[in-house]
Amino acid sequence: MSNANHTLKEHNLKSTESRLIILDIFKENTHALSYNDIESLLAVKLDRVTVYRTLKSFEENGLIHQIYDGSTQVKYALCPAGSCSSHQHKDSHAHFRCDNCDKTFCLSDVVSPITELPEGYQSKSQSVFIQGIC
Amino acid sequence: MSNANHTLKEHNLKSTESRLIILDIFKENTHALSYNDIESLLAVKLDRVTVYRTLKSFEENGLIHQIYDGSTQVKYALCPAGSCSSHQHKDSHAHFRCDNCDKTFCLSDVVSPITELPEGYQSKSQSVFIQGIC
DNA sequence: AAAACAAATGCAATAACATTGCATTAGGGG
DNA sequence: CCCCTAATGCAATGTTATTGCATTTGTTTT
Repeated sequence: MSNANHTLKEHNLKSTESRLIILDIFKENTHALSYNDIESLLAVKLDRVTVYRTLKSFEENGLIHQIYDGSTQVKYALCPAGSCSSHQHKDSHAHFRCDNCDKTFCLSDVVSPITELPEGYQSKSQSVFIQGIC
Repeated sequence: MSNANHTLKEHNLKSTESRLIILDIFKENTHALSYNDIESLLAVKLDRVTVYRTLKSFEENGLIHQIYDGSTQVKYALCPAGSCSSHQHKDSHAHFRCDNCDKTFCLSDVVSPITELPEGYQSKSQSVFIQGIC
């Protein structure tokens, strides 16, 4: 069984052609991808709906997470291995957007260190977004 | 000259009825507002295009800044007084989204404390997004 | 105070991004 | 290999945002 195949199974996802194709794209592109990015990386045309639904199922099953980097489109990137599941997303690492190469990606080792919030506030998750040059 | 009028002038914005109305809405609502939020807070109907263009001009002139809080719509909030200008936005404070009241707002006093980036990375701006209960 | 100019507005059209319903197809357990 | 369920593709539609252009309004100049 292929690696990608195994990854899907691990996340309780039926292994289908579309999913293998899209997962492959994520594995070959470490930066965050929008729907449009994915579409233009597809060798074979997949229906728009399939792509959107694949992204949704990947996200729900902890394979990818959403990233908001200031563009109007939602972007996705692979979750760090073993960090997320269907039940919980732990994408609290930092995200970095480079002004030069115009790509956004995860800095898995950089986490938000904020502990002091105003009186009465409770934090459930935190994420840092950094803009600069890579 | 009214306060709002003065604020517009300070930011090199012609003082018009629409702008006064929208600025007023921002001053009365401290949380971040999307286009739809604003529309439903309008006592008088303004054209959609006018609202969008007003938001754009406010942003370009340092009066408001965009906030991405995971909803699909872009939201805006007033910039902390005196912090931004036409030339530069300094909205590097934290933003907080409450799971209960479903509102997003600025925590002007909470700033991102990350100093250690991977070798070769330069940070130009940082922002923290926190989700929880307020 | 009026004329003149540039910027802002409103309308109609359209673009860009995303989702839903439903009939058909394909994975994979038995 | 059959059967059932989940995934897919198509068509339609929803939502958010932008553009072009004619008209109006605010401000500067005379």
